Amino acid sequence: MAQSNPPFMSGVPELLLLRLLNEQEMYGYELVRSIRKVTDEAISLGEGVIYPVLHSLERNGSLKSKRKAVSGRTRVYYKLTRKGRDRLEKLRNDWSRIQGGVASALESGANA
Amino acid sequence: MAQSNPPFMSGVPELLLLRLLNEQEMYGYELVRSIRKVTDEAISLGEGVIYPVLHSLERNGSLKSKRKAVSGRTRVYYKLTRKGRDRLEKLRNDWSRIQGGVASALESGANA
DNA sequence: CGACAATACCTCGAACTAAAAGGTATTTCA
DNA sequence: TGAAATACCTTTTAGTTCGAGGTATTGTCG
Repeated sequence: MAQSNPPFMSGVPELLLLRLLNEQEMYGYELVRSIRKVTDEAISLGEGVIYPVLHSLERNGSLKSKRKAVSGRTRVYYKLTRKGRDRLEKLRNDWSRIQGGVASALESGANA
Repeated sequence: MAQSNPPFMSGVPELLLLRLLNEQEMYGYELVRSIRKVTDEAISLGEGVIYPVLHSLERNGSLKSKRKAVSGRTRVYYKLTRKGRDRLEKLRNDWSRIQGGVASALESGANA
């Protein structure tokens, strides 16, 4: 019945989002620019990635949102829930694990 | 016309394979176990991942294969071509870039 | 004032990866 | 003899991410 686990490398956008929102509440458009900035331009996620992840995170209870009107424009601010903090912790560990695995694979042996 | 770049986090299986085959030629079944080992069990890729990647790598000229019969069983040994070494270098850089980006995102700010 | 860039939200479709499960055949070993 | 290990492979499914588009408002510059 071929039920698949999520690809082992995935969840980095989610991790970054949660990481930033754990520090302070932000809105989608802001997060797009923020991610580029805090990753030193190494990672650039478009709105087509950010918004869907934000919505799915809210649906599963990791985020709570609050609309705010700022000078005519509507912003949707997100903040972490308890569940979101747990999720962040889990993703952080997953990442550190695979990061370590790759590092160890790349370092081992003689690097000619 | 929505032509997508590969997902920015992908290519790790490929990276690991190339890394190992750069050190010495190996066959598919061997690589499955080897990856588990050199990543300290952090990453475990099944045959359903390994073989297709191997084939696609060979198709695009990054690998060359050679069948060898060992005590009745047929093994297909792979080794890197010049193009494969270039590809390895590229993937290594990509990885280091995004790895650094994530690290910098996770470290920044006050970790309460 | 008129136009264009920037802000801010959103969704849909395509592309791609990787996962799992299954399939074949041989050999080793209890 | 019969199960487990070796060794190859493919197909189906699931999941993520990507790009491109679409709406509406505000700010800016000529």
